[in-house]
Amino acid sequence: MLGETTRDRKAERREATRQEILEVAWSLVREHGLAQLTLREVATRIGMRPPSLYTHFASKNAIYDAMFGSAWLEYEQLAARARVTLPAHPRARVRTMARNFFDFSVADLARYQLMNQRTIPGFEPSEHAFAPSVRVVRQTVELLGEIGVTDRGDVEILFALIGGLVDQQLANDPGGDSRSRLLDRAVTMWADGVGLPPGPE
Amino acid sequence: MLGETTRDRKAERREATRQEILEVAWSLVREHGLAQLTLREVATRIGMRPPSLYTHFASKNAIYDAMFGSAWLEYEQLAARARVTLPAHPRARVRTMARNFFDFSVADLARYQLMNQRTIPGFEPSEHAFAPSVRVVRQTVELLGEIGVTDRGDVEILFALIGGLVDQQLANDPGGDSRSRLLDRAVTMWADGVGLPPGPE
DNA sequence: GTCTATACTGTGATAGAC
DNA sequence: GTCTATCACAGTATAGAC
Repeated sequence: MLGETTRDRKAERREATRQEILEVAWSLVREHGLAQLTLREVATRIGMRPPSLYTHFASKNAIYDAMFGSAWLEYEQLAARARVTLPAHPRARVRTMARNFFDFSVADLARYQLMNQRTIPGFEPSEHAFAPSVRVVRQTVELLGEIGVTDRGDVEILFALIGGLVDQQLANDPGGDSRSRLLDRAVTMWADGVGLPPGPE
Repeated sequence: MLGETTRDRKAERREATRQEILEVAWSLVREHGLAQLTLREVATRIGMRPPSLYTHFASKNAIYDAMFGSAWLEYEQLAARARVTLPAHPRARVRTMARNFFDFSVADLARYQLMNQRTIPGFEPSEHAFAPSVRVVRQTVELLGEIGVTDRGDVEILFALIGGLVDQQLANDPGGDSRSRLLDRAVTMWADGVGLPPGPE
C-alpha cells in the first residue's frame, strides 16, 4: 500500500520531467528549426546537465520519436472532434477535411516537417509512435468511403494534392496564404474528377 | 603566351579536381543519403586530407550548392531537349511534361531532396545556383501559357499535384511505381478542371 | 597555388562516482 | 537519478611545408 503510493509518486514525477523535456524541445524546435535541436540546449534550459537527459530518453531520436507520436495524436484528436460536425454533403465534407489538415499543417512548420517529411537524418518513427498516423489515414479513407470514394488511387491523388499545396505554402510563402486560397479550387477539381455530385454552394 | 598556356593548364587541372570532388560527393550521397555526406569521406575517397577540400570549396554547403546548381542544370537541359518533340495537343503536352519531371525526380532520391526539399539544415542555395531552377519554372509557365493556361493559381495547383505524387512515391514506395500509375489520371483531372479541350486519346 | 599538420568548437553518447 | 569526466566524430580555421 505504502509501497504503491511511493511508486506512483515517483512515476508521476518521472512523467512530469519527461513532459517538461518534450515541451522545451518543442519550443526550441519552433525557435531554431527542427534539425537544429541540441541536447545541450534542452538540458541547460531545463536546468540539467546534458547526460542526465539519457535517464529519460534513450537517444536524441527517441525525443523526436515521442514528439512525432504526440503531434499525430494531437491531429488525430482534432480530426475526431471535427468529425462530429462534419458536413453530410460530399463536397462540403471533403473541403472541410482538407481545410482542417491544411490549416493544422501550415500552423507549425517544424511540426509538419517532423510529421510528414523525412528531414531528420537517420530518424525513423517507431511503430508505436506511428500508430496514430495509421489510424488517421484509416479514418480518413473511411470517411471518404462514406461519400462514395472507394478507389484508393483517388484517395492518394487527394492526399498528394493537399500535401503538395502545404509543401508549397511552407517552402515559398511561409506565414502567407497564397496556397490556402487555392485549396478550395483544387479540391473542387478533384471532386469533379472523381465524380462527386454537385451540390448547394 | 607561355604564361597563358600555363594558366590554362592549371585552370583545367583545378576544374578537373572540382569535378572529381563533385562526382565523389554524388556517389556518397546516393550511397548513404543526402544529409550523411561528410567531408572526411569525400577527401579520403579522393586521396586528399579533409582540410584540402577547402582549397576548392569554401565550405560543405558550397559543395551542396554546386550540386544543387548542376542538378537543376541537368533537368533544364533535359526539358530543353524534350521541348522540341513536345506534343502540340494541350493534354498530351501536359502529360508529357508531367511525366518528364516525375521520372527525373523519382530516379534519384538524394537529387530530388536536394533540388526540391529543404532537407539540409542551414543550406540555402545561392542566387547563382538557383538560376536554372528559375529558368525552368519560367519556361514551364510559358509552355503552359501556349496551350491556354494563363491563371497562375492553376499552374501552382499542377505543380503541387505532381510534386505531391513524387513525394508520396519516394516516401512510401521508393523504387516502386504505385504513384507513377496515378500520374496520368491526376493530370487528366487537372486538365478537366482548367478546361483544356478534350482530344484524341 | 596546393596540400598537410594541427587544433578548436560543438555534437551525441557512454562510464562510473556520488 | 543526477553528476563529472570523457570519448568519438563532425565542420572548420590557420600556419606552414612543398
